Formats: sequence, structure tokens, C-alpha cells
Amino acid sequence: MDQTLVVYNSLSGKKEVFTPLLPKHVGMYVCGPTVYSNVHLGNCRTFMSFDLINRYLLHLGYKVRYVRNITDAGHLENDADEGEDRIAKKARLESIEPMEVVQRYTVDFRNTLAQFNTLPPSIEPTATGHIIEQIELIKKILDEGYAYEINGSVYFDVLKFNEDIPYGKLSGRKIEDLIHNTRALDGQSDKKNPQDFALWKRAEPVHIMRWPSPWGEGFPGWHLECTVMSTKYLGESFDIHGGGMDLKFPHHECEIAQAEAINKKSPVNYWLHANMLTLNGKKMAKSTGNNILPEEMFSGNNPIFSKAFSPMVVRFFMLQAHYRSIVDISEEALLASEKGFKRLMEGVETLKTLSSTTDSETSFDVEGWKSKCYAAMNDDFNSPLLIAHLFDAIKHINTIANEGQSIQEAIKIELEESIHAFIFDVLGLKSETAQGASKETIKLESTVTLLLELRAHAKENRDFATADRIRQSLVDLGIQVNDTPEGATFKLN
RNA sequence: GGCAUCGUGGCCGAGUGGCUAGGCAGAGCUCUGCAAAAGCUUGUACAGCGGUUCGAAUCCGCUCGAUGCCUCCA
Repeated sequence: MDQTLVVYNSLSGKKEVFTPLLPKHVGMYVCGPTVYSNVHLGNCRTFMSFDLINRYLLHLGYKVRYVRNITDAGHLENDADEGEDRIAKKARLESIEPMEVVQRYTVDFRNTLAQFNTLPPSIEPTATGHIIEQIELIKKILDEGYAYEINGSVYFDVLKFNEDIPYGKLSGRKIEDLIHNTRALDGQSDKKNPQDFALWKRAEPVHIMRWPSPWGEGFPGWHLECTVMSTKYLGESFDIHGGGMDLKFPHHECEIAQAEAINKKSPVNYWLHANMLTLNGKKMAKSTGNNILPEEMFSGNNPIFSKAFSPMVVRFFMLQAHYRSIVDISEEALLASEKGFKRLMEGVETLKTLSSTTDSETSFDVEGWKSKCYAAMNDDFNSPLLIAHLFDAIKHINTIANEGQSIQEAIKIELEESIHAFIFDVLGLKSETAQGASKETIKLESTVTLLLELRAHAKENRDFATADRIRQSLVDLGIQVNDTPEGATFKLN
């Protein structure tokens, strides 16, 4: 492809031509979950957004090293001094080991993302696996003079840092505004200034999640782990850093400060932020109860939607919006996506059945169409536009099928290849009906086939009452019946 | 209050100076014993008010509204 990939860089607020540090290689770091509870649908959207990006980069032929961390320590309930580690708190509440909490929700996270057909990252490091590196990084920051120790905790000195290197360039915040607008924390703080953030927190002996350090027993601050793990696996500077929009400030801002404090250069070339999924117009959040779990969507066992929606329908729904747009999930929108997804998948099947010849009169500008598809994705991963183009192709396929025409052999092959590449490889969708027919399904299909044979007889005898009764009964069971010139066909579900 | 993003037809959702977005829903037609599926036809939408321009949904300003961040958040 001679087209150029352009990405929206949060750092500049503009779309920029994507040029990796090493030709044909991409280093991408995405902030993963804090595994203290079940991953909810909103979290999943972010990971599906970066899955799309990962998949497209792979499709373009880049060798992608995709690092996504698991935060299993250091994520505080709040930034006050009595702030408790989220994992530790959950463990205390459930009377289990912190690592049991971590294990339970890490497994849930991976299972859920697998159902959404996201590709696993190349490396999935954990905070607890990098305590030593985090301590080393804190030492370096202390050596540079941008941190201070107090009562067994270490804090990053934002004001001091800002004297040498501007702080706030990602979020567009000015240090003066931060000083004026930071709410006063309840309770006593060890911090010199409210905008300082913890690199290391002292932990009392009652806490299980604690490690020895030069400053005493404690645990690392949340922002630190991402700096450590991203630079360890991707280098002091790397191509893409992603995460949810809500992490832009303070998390990513702090990451930049930490990395610049020791390396004096920008750690990341392209900052990409995925937007939020809202429910009832509000951001999904565990704390407010405004959220839904993927499992509750798949089973239909939830108070919000009247029916179940499959993982692929949910994925398709999300891909129909751009990753930088806020999406509000609703039953009406999901129903529309469900039908659209079905139409798309059936079109793929229809293409297979088209008869092809070397001298067909039907024409379709496959090259032009492909180029529009790439243009869409090259423009900051515009999946909704790509999907619109896919529907154009589907319409074309349906028209040929409908009119009983044939398609040129070469065009069919190229169309099939591209459609598969875009739908399955890039968008990461998969057919849900083709997932291993069970014995029960085979029995059911045989039974339905038998009934349709009986119906065909009835029709031959112009016994339409019986024919209609069979069809209506099947339709009532959710089995779709289509009469075609070659006889009746059916689809389960 | 500060910073940021955004307001598109019944619903969802692209577009970002002149050229069809697309999906779903609705209406009509073709096909069908009747349906379904599919196809065809059909919708003068761009929050409001000013401004720039030959021309703005698209640029600028203001107003109103929404959301996110400013405390943990994907």
C-alpha cells in the first residue's frame, strides 16, 4: 500500500503521520487493568480499541511488540496517606490472600477478552514482578533531585521537576492551575505539595502487600510500574503508548515526568487514548454501580437489556464507533448492530456461493474499493468508515446473488481475500454460527430438514395450511425459513 | 471554578469548506401460493446566534447543553 498511516497523537492534539523508530517494527504499551474486580464492559472497550490498532498494524506487516501490564499492586484507593492498595483492600474484605484476588481477576480478565476475540499481548508483565526495577528507578529519580523521602515514603517533586522540564504537556494543564485547583486532601499529608505523587508508600506490618526497600517496608506507587515496564521492554523511547482517556491525567502525565526525570527525553512518540463507553449517558464505573459485566450481556441476565447479546455483536457495536468517540450503549443501538452484524456475516457466506467465470459481465472495482478500505483504516483507524465500505461490498455481492449472475473469477478471489482480511483479521470479528456444531445441533438440523421436506410435499399438494403451520412453528422457535427456487433453506437462531 | 472533548435525520454513527457515508427502523415496489430473505426506490439531518467566504454541518467568536479529567478509574 502506498497510503500512509496517520494517527491522532494526544500529545500534539493532531493527526500525525505514523513513523516508527525502527522500520517495520512497532513498540506499543497499553495500560492494563487493576485486577481487583471483574473487568466490566467499559474496560473491555479500551482493550478492543487497542486490539483493533494492534491487528491493523500487524495486517500492515509491522512486527508489533505489544506490552500490556497487569496491575497487581500499588494502585491506591486514594492519594491520601491512609490510602490503601486496592488489591489489599479487596483481599481484606473477602478474607483471602491478595494474590488470590489477583489470580481470580486476572483469569477473569483474560477469559473475557478472549471471548471478545482480542489477540493476547506479546508481553503481559505484572507490577509485583518488577519491584526491584521500580526501586532502582526511584533511586535514580532521587539522585536527579526530583523526589524526596519522608516517613518511609518517597514522593515525586512536581514543582522541582517543573522548574527544569515542563510538567503537564499531555493533559494541557499548567502547574499554576493545578496548584489553584487541586482540592485539599482530608487528613494529614506527608507531601510537600498536593500535586506531588507517590513513588513509594510506607506500609505498616499489618499489610501483606509490602516489600523491603532502602526507605523501609512498603509498596510502589501506581504510576511507577508503567514507566518501569514500558521502558524495560520497549526502550527509553518507544512508539505508541495507549490507554483509556481517563488515564491521561494524572497517570500518563506522571509517567512522562518519571521517564523525563531520568532520561531527559520524551518516552513516547505517539500517545493514543481510547474514549469511554457510557451507560445511560454516564461513564461506567464500578464505584457508582453504573456498569455492566460482559458475562451479564452474553447471558442476558441483567436488569438493563431485555435480551442477551453475543460477544461478537458487542464487539461489532463498538467497532461501529470510532475509538476516540464516546459511545453510549443502548438496547436500540445493540439491536441495530445485531442485525447489521448478521447481514455482514451472511454476505461473506453468500460470496462463497457465487458462481464465477473468467468472462463475467459483472464488474466491481475491487482495487478502488480496497483502496477506500485502507484509506479508512489509515486515517486513525476509522473502523466505522471501513464497515460502511464493507457493506458496500456486501450489497454488491447480494445483488449478483439476487440476479443469479456470475462474478469474474479473479474478482471473486480478490474480494474474498480482502473481505476476510478486513472482517476477520483487522476487525477481529468471527462467525458465531460456525463455532463447532454440537451433536445436538446436528440432530436439530436433521429434524428441521425433515420437517421442511414434509412441508415441500404439502406445498406440492397445495396444502398451504399445513405448509404455513410448519413454517410458523419453526419461526416461533426462532428458526428462520426461506423459500428459494431451489427449495427451502433455514437458519437456526 | 480550571482543563479537555463533543453536540449530525426516528435510533446508532462517519464526514470536517462545494461532490452518496453506512447500519437499524419506517414507506412503496420486485420476487413469493402467502411470507421470509435479498434487491430497487424513498428521508432537503448537521444545538442556537453572529462572523469569515462566491460558498459552512465543516473555519472563527459567543450562547446553551452534554460528557470526561481535575481524588481511584479503561
